[in-house]
Order: sequence, then structure tokens, then C-alpha cells
Amino acid sequence: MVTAQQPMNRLDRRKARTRQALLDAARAFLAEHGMAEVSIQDLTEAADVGFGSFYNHFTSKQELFHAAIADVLEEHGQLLDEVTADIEDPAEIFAASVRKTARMIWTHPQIARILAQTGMSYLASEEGLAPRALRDIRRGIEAGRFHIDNPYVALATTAGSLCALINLWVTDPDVVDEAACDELTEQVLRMLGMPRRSAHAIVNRPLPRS
Amino acid sequence: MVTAQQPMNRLDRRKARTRQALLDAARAFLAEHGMAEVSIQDLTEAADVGFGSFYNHFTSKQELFHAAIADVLEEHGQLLDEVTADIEDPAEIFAASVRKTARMIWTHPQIARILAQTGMSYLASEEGLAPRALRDIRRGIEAGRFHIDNPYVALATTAGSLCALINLWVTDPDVVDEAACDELTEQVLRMLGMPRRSAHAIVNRPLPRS
DNA sequence: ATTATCTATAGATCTATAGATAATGC
DNA sequence: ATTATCTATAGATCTATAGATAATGC
Repeated sequence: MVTAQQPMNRLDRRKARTRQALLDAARAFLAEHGMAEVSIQDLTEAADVGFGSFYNHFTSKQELFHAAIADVLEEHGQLLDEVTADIEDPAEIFAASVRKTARMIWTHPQIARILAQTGMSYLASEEGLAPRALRDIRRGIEAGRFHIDNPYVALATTAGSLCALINLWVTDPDVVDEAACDELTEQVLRMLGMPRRSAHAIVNRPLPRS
Repeated sequence: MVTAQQPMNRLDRRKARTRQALLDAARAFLAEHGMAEVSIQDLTEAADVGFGSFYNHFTSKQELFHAAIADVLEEHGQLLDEVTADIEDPAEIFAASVRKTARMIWTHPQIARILAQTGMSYLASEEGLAPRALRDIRRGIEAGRFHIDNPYVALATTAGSLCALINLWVTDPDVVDEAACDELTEQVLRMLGMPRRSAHAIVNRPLPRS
């Protein structure tokens, strides 16, 4: 979603603000209750926007939710790119991505909750973790650091593990701490065929900036 | 849910039939569309039951769906108990459970789809895979076959991987075959700290009867 | 006689739109 | 003058229940 290149006048900005208010409201509901049981009226009220304005921007709840999720995936992807920008080794990029994603339960709780509830359906998506993880898994295999046959299965396992950890945290916050995040990452690396020793070493590296 | 011990007369049987028809309809919808966007009317129509009869058995959609999911978890648990009845080694019980669960996409597609969509929320549940997996993971640790610190994290990872695999199959059936199921199991075993060699060996054992 | 099922319906809620209002562009 | 927002509302849909009907118990 590239921002418009046209000169933005005040009218356009107001329109964008309304749209964003609706997207924000949708995200809040998604994080809290999933996609279920929300009326358009609830959404416009939460967004503090006139009911009819909804239809200036979206034709259905579905469409709004999809747009909101697309934004979430995009933000997640951006974040991972930042964190891994200075890393060369694909295994380390992968590890940092998983560790950072797990830690989003504290740094970006809303995004984390939405990922946990909807992420699984977007494994084949072109945004967010999926394409990046797939890329790193393939590179890792080429570099001889991972030993698996089917990258898609490995991706599913990684994504599923992360979603499950977030879900675990939602229902039982005390069980999940930073050590648990790193342990999960270590387990995922083992799963990809890394020796126990290397897997342990790699998750104890300092995690790059925010 | 123990079946009533009272003598079942015809009236009771009819009542049970109606209830079951509603549960079956709910399962069909759950497998197909998740919990979203189904009216009670849709459900009673699918069950071929008068609309008002719904309220003889359930007070809300939620309640019906919860009962349906409880049944699914129960059936899943039963199936795993059957498959692992004759196995002693906790690691092997665990492996057989995971392999069998993955294969349910072919043997029990409806249950598989429901697990994939709702399973993550029931990680703390007392039914189905969760308590069994937790038991086997703990036993495996005691027996020195698994090497992990946090059984809950391991459970989350296992469940998440399975749900993700099922989701992958739903969106892209060709990617998932029996080999993929066994590879996933092998990866989960590695993740639990088994040496690569043992993990590979254990998923190539013949899988007990249905 | 009892009990569950079914049909019909009142009331609530939700969606989509039309028309009025307010803000901005030129 | 144009464009987005807001308010009000018609029509559709959905829930919960009351009362009639059908099936079974005794």
C-alpha cells in the first residue's frame, strides 16, 4: 500500500483520517474478539464516526477486516525487516525474526493478538512473516544450516508454534516469559535440523534494536 | 459426557436425535465456515428441525458450538487412546499421536478442519490432544528422551504445528501428503530434543490400526 | 396426561441508502 | 461547487417465545 503521490489537500486528509479511525476500531475488535459478533454500528461508534461514513470507505465488514489485517501483516513485515537489517546469516535472520515476533506480545500486544487469531489463514499470504520465513528457510537449506525436505511444512510449523505461544500467553500470561520465547525459537531451530549446540548458541545472541 | 444411565424410552431417544441433529449441523458449519456468520435458523434448517426446537436443547449459538467442539475434542481423544493403546514408550506414544492427528485430514476431515480452526483456543482444555500430549511430554522428559525446560511451550509448539499443517492442507491440498505428516512429526520430535537419528527412526515405525 | 416438536409472530437489531448538513476547494 | 460526513429511516433479518400440534407414556 504505497501512500498516494498526489498532493494531499485537507479534504483528502480528512478522508484518510476517517478511514484510519475505522481501521483502528477494526483492529481493536479483532484483537479482542476475533472477527465474530461485531456490527458495523459497533465499529462506527468505536471509531467515533457517523454510521453512513462506513460506506464511503468499505462495502462490507469483511472488506474492512481484510484491510485491517493487511495493515497488520505489513507492519509485522516492516518490523522484521528493521530487526534483521544488519544480519547476514539466514539462520540468524530467521532466529531473530522468531524471537522478535514472540516478544511482540509485550511490545505490540494488539498485533500479536491479531496474528494469533488470524495468522494461520495467511500462511500463503504475500505479506508478513510467511514470505520472509520461506525465503530464510530456503537460504538456510542452501547454506547447509537447515536440514529439511519441505519448506512449506517448516513454515507451517514455525508459524503455528508462534501463534500457539501467543494464544498460550493470552490464556495464561504467567507461563510465557522471555526465556520461553527463546526456548521456542531454539526448538524451532532444532526442528529445522540445527544441532542442539548451535541452536542454543544462536538464541543467546543479543537481539538487535527495536 | 457420560450417557444417561436411566432407561431410555422412545421419547428420550427422539429428544437425543434432535439434539444430535443440531450438533451435527453445528459441526458441519464449524468445519466449513468457523464460528462466524451462521444464524440459528440456518442451523435448524440444516438439522431439519423446527426452529423452536433449538431452545429445547440450547440457550444460545455459543452453547451449541461449545458442545459441538467438546464432542470433537472427545472423539479426537478417544481416537488417540485407541491408536496408542499398545505402546509403552512415551516418545513413541507421542509420535503416533501426532502422526495420527495429521492423517486425520484424510480419515476424519471434518474433525481436522474444526481442530485447525478452534484447536488453538483449547490448549488449556482438559479434553483431546492437550492433556495427553502434556502427559507424554512429561513422561518423555522423565525418561530422558526429551530435553526441554517448559512442557507448556512444547505443547503449544506441537499443537500449533499441527493446526498449521491442517490449515496448509485446507488452502493447498497438494503440498501435504503422508510424507509431510511424518516429516512434521520428525521435526516436532527434534524440537523436543531427540537426536536426528532417533527422530527419523521413530516416525518410520508402522502406525497402529485405525 | 405428558412432553417434545413445530409454526407463527412480536420485538429487537442490523444493513444499506437517501437526503440534509458541514467542510473544503477554487 | 464539490465532496465527505452525518442523521434518519425503510426493509430485511434474526432471536426468543407463546400457543398449537404431534408423539409417546401409562
